[in-house]
Amino acid sequence: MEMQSAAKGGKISCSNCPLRSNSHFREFTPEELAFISRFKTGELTINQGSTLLMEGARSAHLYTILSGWAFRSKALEDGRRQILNYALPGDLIGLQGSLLGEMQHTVEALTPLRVCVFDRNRLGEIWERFGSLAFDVTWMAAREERILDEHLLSIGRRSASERAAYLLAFLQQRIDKLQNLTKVDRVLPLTQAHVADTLGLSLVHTNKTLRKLAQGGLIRWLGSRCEVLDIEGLCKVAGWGDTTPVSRPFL
Amino acid sequence: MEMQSAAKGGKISCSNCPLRSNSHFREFTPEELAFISRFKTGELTINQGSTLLMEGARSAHLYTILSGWAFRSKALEDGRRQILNYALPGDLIGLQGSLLGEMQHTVEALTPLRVCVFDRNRLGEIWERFGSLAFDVTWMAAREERILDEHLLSIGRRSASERAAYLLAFLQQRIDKLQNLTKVDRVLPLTQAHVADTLGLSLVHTNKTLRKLAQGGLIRWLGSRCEVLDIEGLCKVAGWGDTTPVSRPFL
DNA sequence: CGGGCCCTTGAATTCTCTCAAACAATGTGG
DNA sequence: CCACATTGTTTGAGAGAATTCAAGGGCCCG
Repeated sequence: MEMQSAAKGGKISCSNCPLRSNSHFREFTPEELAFISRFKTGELTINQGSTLLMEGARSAHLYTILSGWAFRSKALEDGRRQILNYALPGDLIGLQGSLLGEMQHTVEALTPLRVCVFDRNRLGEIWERFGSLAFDVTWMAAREERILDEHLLSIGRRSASERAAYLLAFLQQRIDKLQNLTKVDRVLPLTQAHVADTLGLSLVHTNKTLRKLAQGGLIRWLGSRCEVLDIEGLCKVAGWGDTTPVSRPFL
Repeated sequence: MEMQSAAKGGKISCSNCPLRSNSHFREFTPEELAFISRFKTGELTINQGSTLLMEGARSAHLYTILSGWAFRSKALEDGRRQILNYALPGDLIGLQGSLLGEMQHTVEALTPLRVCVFDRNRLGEIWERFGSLAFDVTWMAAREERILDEHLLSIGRRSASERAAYLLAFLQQRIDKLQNLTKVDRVLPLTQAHVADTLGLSLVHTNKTLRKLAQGGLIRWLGSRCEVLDIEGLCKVAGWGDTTPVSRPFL
């Protein structure tokens, strides 16, 4: 567990939020933007590998990712770990803990991370005073649920190769939707250990599986990063097609 | 796919809702009850084995379970099926489809089912006009997400015996919380095929795994139903402890 | 140069799956 | 009432998948 580097930046108005330039995020009214701006308490930069939220803790904050990748995970007592999902720019982090009490998963920075900070205590104001944004929060929770449904199907019923292909296609497709944002690298910032913990496979077997995908010309492994060469090929191997809606909200 | 038996019952006021007698559900104000009552369009009885909502469909309704069990599942094209979660009295069904568009999972009645029907078109009124209930909906989505997190950890990282023990303990604990409701049987209405599709295991191996749990005196298998004899023993095998909040909302 | 992190590989073991068969309980039509 | 089909459970055996153990290589950084 490393320390959180707390380089607090200036409080930029949400109307200038860099995420708004991406076509996959929905448009907001001036009133909505004003409300979110008041709700925002600051920004934060987190080191790669740092833990943003910890299993068992009660955080006073929740976050929206401005740039970088994070992941959510849970662990058993003996150390076995499962990565549940990844969080990319525009994703809300810590909602579950804010609503239900204590965090039951850990959130860690996969790359250097820039996040927007919100105050947990004031979260309720959204439902009291701004229905359209409260709807967005519910929408995002439902979206996460849908993603988890897909992961569950994948881990429960797909073979190792299918699982790996699904995961990489899924992540690549998420990147692609953020393409016109600055500083979004078209490469997946993963180690094979991350892939293994996401797929529910051992590191050794994950390595052999990824190797096969690489030999098939579908991906290229670059050491702590993965380049997807043929996302359609991956989808075909996995038997998966993307169904994500085009327009989405964020906070 | 059987036909839905559509025995429509009278529109009972929510203030008399049988679920309210259970201590694990939160109290509602008269205003909240009045609002939900207007939102409710009727009740429905569904046969065991019938499909309530289908993958790929756009349903005009969503439901709250009044009595009985259902389950959510997804399938691959070749028929491999994964059960994602179970729905018990008080659980909201079809929210994901209502918010995100088309259903991406199937909901099937595991027992004869009695549900309360809501209209998808009017769902938005909750966020526009009744913040406290909108919060409840978000809360329920977050709860489902948390449950899926746990299942994902289980399928990804637990052994067959641990997985089975976790599942049965999890379901038993959910029943236990509904105990003072009428007509809630203290037995899990599952076939071994359901267990297999939930755990991501084959039927044969599931059978052998359950057999071991039965030999250990933890459960008794009764044919399409399972009696949990020692829930604490199951938790111990699974390395799991229940952490669900005491008070919860519903619609 | 040493240490740490990440990837790779082979071999033996363990787990899980598929195939095949059979039994019990239930319900149905003749 | 019996013959028959269906569903759910059980068991054994062989094949296949994934794990663990063990070891080595490449690379970067202090």
